[in-house]
Amino acid sequence: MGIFSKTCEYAVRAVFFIAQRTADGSRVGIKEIAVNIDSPEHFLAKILQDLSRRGIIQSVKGPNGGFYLDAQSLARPLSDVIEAVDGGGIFRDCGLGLKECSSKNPCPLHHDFLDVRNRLQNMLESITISQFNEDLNLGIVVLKK
Amino acid sequence: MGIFSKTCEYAVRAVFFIAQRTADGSRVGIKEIAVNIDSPEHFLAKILQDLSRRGIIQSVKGPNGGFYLDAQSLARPLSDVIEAVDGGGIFRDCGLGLKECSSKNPCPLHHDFLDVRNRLQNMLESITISQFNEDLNLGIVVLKK
DNA sequence: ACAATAAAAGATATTTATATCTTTTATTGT
DNA sequence: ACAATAAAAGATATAAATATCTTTTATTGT
Ligand code: FES
Ligand code: FES
Repeated sequence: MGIFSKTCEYAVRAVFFIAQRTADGSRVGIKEIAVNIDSPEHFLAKILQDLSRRGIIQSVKGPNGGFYLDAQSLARPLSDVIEAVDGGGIFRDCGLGLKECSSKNPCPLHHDFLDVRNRLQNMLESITISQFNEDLNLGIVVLKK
Repeated sequence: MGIFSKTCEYAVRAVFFIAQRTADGSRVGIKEIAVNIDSPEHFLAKILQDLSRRGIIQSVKGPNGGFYLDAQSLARPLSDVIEAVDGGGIFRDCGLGLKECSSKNPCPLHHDFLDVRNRLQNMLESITISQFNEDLNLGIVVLKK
């Protein structure tokens, strides 16, 4: 596992893809998403169902249905996706696994970890779901391979 | 899971504890380590066996035996423990799970991730296993609860 | 040599994360 | 109403991480 769970990696890649693909108001199906972000289709379906229930993404069933993002969702910080999938532990938990992280009774790495964690959090809170749409269109950044 | 695997968290806490407890040349047994870092004894035993095989820590069997750290081990950077247990993926892998991380074909988060990752790596490479011995003695930092 | 000690190694169990397949429900166009 | 579509939900399956228990091996002091 990397810094995020595999589930969360798929979620973020999918959300970026949906943002790019539906900026024009259309919808995109699970199959197409899975192919384009290189994820197992049925597993991704579960993940997106969950994100949909939580209101992080939108979906409609039936013909011409699929997943999309409304204006509010497009503007969300990426940290909302991370929190929804992995929980906020990555922003709050002790890096050495102590039951609680605090400056009273800190672990040896507390000070340094706090810095790294805060940087990560600031980064993910300042990135929006839609901000890479153009770079994705231009192929400057990619979501697979 | 946090930024490291549970296995790795136990490993780091154990290594810090062994460093502090054996700075005087003595050894410390698995039971005592497990109690003091609040980890499952037998599981930790496996982890330390592995670290011992890899030369990250030292051990002797029999009466008055136990785990300890030689001068070389005491001076190791903490990153060596992380690499031994979790592999170096945390320092190298794409944050979004792409098969390879590179500035050719970067994922959307590549630039920002690189920064966070490098900070983490620099931090772990500049911390030595023994550098918290005194703070641990003084109770300024802790390895459990 | 012997008994005691403590880690190493082996075998197995449990839990969690990841993945797949099937059935159901909502929506759309005819 | 009906047929087609696509997500939602449910039921399993597989793999990996975490955990426990038992047996073996090396070392020490007597
Ligand atoms: S106590 Fe460990 S990171 Fe804060
Ligand atoms: S390609 Fe994703 S972090 Fe480098």
